[in-house]
Amino acid sequence: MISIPKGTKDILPKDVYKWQLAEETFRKTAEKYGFTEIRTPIIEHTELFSRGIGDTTDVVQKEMYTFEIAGRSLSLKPEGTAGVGRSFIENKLYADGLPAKYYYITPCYRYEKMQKGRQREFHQFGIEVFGSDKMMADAEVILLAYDFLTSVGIDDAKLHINSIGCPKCRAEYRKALQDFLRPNYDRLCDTCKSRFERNPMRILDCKSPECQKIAEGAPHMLDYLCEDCRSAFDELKALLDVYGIPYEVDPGIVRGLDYYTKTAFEFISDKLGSQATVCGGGRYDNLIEQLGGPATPGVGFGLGIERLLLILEASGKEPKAPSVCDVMVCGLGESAKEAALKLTKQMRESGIRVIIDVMERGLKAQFKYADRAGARYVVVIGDDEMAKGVVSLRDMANSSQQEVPAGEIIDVLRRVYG
RNA sequence: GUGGGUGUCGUCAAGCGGUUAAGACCCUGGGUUGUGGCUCCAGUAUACGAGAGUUCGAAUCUCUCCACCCACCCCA
Repeated sequence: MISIPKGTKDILPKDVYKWQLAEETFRKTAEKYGFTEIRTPIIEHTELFSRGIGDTTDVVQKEMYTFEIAGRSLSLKPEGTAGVGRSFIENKLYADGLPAKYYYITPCYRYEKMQKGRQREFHQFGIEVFGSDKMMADAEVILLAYDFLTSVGIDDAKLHINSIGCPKCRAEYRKALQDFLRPNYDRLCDTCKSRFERNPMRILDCKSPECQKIAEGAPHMLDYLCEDCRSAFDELKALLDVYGIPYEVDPGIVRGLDYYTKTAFEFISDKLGSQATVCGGGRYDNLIEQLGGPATPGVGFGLGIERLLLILEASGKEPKAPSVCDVMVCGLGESAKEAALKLTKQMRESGIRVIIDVMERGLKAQFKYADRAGARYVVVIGDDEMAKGVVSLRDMANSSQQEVPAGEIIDVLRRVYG
């Protein structure tokens, strides 16, 4: 037997309606805010990600699906923003007027070890706004995420926000933090030692008691923000208050992708095990320039669809499955078969969802089939009906049955479904 | 890459050295040679993750491997 590759999942018919519903809600929400969809390839030149995301990041260093073909190095997208940024530049979308507001739905690929809420192929809803360096844009992006989560039934995801500064103040903070930690460098755990150069901010939320102790009283990013970043963060908080979105300032939010600046935010759920973030985003004022485009600020988020569905399931908020049909036609006997087939075709032409038993089973089995499929009505055509020129119409919900002249059945049903 | 856990029919799940390897659900058929959901009856299995070993005898003990899950790391 050939099995599915590790870290991927089939989305089975019994679950697919949840995806469709989530997608529909996301599209509607994004369009409410004036966003339009953009679709970019799953494969991009590897260089796009190493330059955009940063070649020191874990994602780029060890998690990308990279392959060589015809002498070019290509990679499966590990996240959505870089591709959209590339397209923005390549198609000169900035010439269409700013801000540019896009949404997308895409699979992403990261070669990671599986665990709850983490797969190698996963799916994201995403939003990007290019062109505005104002906090109104950040607030709108966060509002959209909040709106969407609420619409889909998630009301207990907590918004955490932070500012990770701009390259200027971040460098200064980094230095201050390293200076603070350096005397105790030898006592840090091994992972923190490796973080020391690469991402010292991570040391602050290390779980090792020893590291926590060392980190006590460490300087705070928020205290090192430059004037510009400081006032921007204050403004963002004020705007969130205007929108009435509750949030918590969480200095522990750090971004693993290099392109982030200033605003960093996450929606966190306690229903996801250790992968608590369902939606993560922030501002990336240097990405477009770094990719070779005109200096253009940006802000956006990625929202994990699998995680979203996990939360819905864990909180009993899953939408219920829709029925797969409205009506089932049962033909009994050879003489009625043709009439049943014709009627089925006509009903479908009227826009009614109708099934007919293509296994030619007995009547009892056909009713079972109708019941399972969620058909509200069953239309029976047999010898009795043929002789009388009628069909039997059974309402499965209340077990009532009546005879309807054969010529009128379409109209009767169309009144309900057409 | 480093830990921990789990593997018995399509699914859930008993069994813990000797059983025809329970049971339930699902599925199929029947009780009404033309009527579902409830009920009753019947039917269906090359199911003990794989391979070695111990033993008169292994789903049950040992070893190795594999798969899946969870945690670290990182992130959606």
